[in-house]
Amino acid sequence: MEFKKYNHLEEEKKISDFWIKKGLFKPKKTKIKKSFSIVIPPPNVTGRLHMGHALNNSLQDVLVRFNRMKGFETLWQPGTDHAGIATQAVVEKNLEIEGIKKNDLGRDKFIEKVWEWKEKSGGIILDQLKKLGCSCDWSRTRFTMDKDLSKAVIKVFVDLYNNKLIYKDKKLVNWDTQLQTAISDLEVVQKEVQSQLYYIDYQLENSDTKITIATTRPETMMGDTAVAVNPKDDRYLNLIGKNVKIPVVNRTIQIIADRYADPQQGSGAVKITPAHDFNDYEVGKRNKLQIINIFEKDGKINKNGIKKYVGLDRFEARKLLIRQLKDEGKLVKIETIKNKVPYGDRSNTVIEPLLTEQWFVDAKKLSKKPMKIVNDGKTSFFPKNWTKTFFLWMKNIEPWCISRQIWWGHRIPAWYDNNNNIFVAENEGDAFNLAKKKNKNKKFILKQETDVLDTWFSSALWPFATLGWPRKTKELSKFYPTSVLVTGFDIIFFWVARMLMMGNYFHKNTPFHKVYVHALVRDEKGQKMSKSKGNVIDPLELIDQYGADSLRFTLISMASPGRDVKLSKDRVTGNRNFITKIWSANNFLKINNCKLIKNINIQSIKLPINQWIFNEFIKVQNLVSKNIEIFRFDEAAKHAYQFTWHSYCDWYLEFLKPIFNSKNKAEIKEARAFSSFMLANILKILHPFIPFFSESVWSKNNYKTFFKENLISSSWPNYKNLSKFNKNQIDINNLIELISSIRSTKAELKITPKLYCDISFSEKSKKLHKLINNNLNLIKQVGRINGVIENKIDDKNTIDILVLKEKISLGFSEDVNLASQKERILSKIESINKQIFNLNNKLNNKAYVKNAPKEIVQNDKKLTKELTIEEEKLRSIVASIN
RNA sequence: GGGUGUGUAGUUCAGUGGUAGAACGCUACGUUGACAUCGUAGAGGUCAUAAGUUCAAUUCUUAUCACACCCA
Repeated sequence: MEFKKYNHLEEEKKISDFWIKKGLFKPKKTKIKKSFSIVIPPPNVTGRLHMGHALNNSLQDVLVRFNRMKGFETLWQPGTDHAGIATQAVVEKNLEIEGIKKNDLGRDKFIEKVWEWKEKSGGIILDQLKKLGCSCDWSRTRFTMDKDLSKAVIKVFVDLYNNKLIYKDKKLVNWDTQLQTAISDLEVVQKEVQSQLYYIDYQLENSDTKITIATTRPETMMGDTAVAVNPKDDRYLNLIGKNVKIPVVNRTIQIIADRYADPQQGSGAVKITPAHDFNDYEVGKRNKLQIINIFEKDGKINKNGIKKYVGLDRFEARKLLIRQLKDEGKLVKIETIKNKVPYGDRSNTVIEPLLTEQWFVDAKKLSKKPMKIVNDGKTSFFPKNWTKTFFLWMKNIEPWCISRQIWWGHRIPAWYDNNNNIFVAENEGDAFNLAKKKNKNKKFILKQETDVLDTWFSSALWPFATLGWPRKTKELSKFYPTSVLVTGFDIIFFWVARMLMMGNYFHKNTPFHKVYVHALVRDEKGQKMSKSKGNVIDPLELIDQYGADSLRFTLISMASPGRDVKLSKDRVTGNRNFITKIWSANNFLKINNCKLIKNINIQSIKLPINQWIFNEFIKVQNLVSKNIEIFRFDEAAKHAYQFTWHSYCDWYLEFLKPIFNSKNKAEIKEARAFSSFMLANILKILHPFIPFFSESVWSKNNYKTFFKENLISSSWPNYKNLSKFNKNQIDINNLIELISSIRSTKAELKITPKLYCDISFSEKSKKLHKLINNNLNLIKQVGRINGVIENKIDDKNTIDILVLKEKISLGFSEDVNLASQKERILSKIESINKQIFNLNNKLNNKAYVKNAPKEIVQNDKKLTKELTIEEEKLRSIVASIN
């Protein structure tokens, strides 16, 4: 019979539509009345599915599907975030193509355009997640700019402000000159680059003495307000308090003593530019220095700079300044060094520290409770070493700059009156009332703050804002705190820590009990995937080519804790083959008329092979459950794979063939029903990993009529081991060993597997004798044996083999070269000898016998005995060859 | 500079205080009515290096080396 191939493209689409149409991803009230919930790490609306998403969401889907089948009322809350800077950039770019400029449109019109874009293209990544098989409750999809969520954001802002946890301050912040907005320190990446270190002479006033300072940023000389030396540096003690002239700039500044100057670095003297360096800013504060800002917001020199440089870009100014220093003989030397330069993670331009007024969250205060929560184990990290990383950051946390000078985002709910008094309120009306009080009877005009909030500010509220907070919703009481958060380590600070801050501030409960941190997906050589390297593997391409199930299974089975996933197409191919294997096993069942029948009674199963597969299945069912529960997705997938392919397909189905070929109707009936029953259970344990395929086969086989449910809603298998099956379980294992031995003997003797042989008994082998006679038909077919001859025939074509430590003989009808076997046995003897030797050494060691646990010593003694007998028997076999 | 992680078969990775495992790859044989996207059999490892703890170390401790990442 010819079978159709499994068509993943067709089936995945069909199954996906079916699940969604039937609402099977929605939480369903269950008997056990417990719930399980996960909030998705919201992807950017501008995002497109990459491997990181694929891994992250495959793992979440495993947990969600597993727990749903376990009977928990399960919610996987989906959604996207508005990605302020990225989205604004995309829309701006699109408008530019049409020849429209953002500023010409104005704020409100521009925001309208962004919404238009969002409605059109903002859902792409969610559709891609559907393709991956994610069983989120899509009817609950949220967006960080939704009305509900915006309300939550405003409320949080106002509450924190009123409790002095949000404040406005003039501070040095990380300024992106291209995007023209402040960014938080987390959004700055320090890049190691080659730089020039310029040594420049500063001339002392009224003296011939010069002091040489070194800098990588000579243009900031225009903002210098001091030169610092270390108070312990003997070289400069007499210069402290003296004045120097900044070359070219020709402004006079003082030499001060400050511990920041490192005598070991360069000349030991350092120029201080408080407006343009975080360290210098601190020095400036300590020494009450003047602060001179020389940059415009776009990084061009402002009127505080040298006249002829005003309006020039900072890097252009640097070039010209160096030329001038050289001309004036002030440039001592130039060194090429490696140093770290701050870049904006969005714009990839050099970040400037700039003195501006911004809004800050007092992260230090908010960090206290999360640290306690994690310390007490109310939220715990897996793998647990991430706890350390978490604490390291939390302990050294800095104020979080939350204001952004862009348009797309949550506009800060603060209003200013004519005198710049600040009124923070949930709406303009409230702000007006506050202002009225403050201004008594005077007239005033209110203007709203133009800044918007950092996108992560709203993401920090995700676990409760998506469930309806600040309203008291059913969902909130049922699904908050969420069960587990699945995320990559790269956003522990950005997101996880901040959710813990907000969650623990606004609720009695922490936002999630567990945080599972997974690794990065890299290419097969372990390189980070990046567009510039051209080594990006597109998950959607793989899904098209191999199916979502193959991709998922690959990612999941490679997700070992603490290790990056090195993805290669070969892996995906291998797992696609696994799916094909199950497909063809299913075809085998069809050929043999295997169907599920009602009233299957496991207790009354009689066939040893059925008893065997049942007890083997229980082992796997438990292993898969346990490993998913402890986040060992790799191990869970491995056990499921191993069992399905090697236990079920390789041995079980092979052992069924003699039964199907027989005329024993009762046995055939049982085999048909039970093989289907086992396949259904295999589909169950594989469902979290390969949901489409498993559901597809489930439906094609009409398993719903037996289990009363679609696979996705069926119950996770929880069978108990039947000890009355144990005897047959051992027997089957022994048969497997016997058949394997016969096969390998044939292979080693270079006998074609086609050739059947006879079994005879060369010693009193009780165990084997019984086993063989009881399963003669099976051994004949699976082991390719003619039959059993009770007494050993002495023949030059008869060879003895050792199975289960007993000797039997295989007799062939053709001439075979037994000599080839002799060498093999001899080498086997040698290795046994070595083992015996080592064991004897151990057992002769009195300290060992005294100190080692009794069982270990006993076991060694037993092993020695067994090995000795085995060796003897092997020697007798060797002796008989010739 | 500080921190974290990793180093086990050709490759990617599990694992364990007492006989070292899988997948893929490789080799040989094989189309026997589920499956060549396959089957059967097989080869392949001083568990990075060194010292220590221990009756016993691939596993625990320390140091070293290599690689990766994070923070400054």
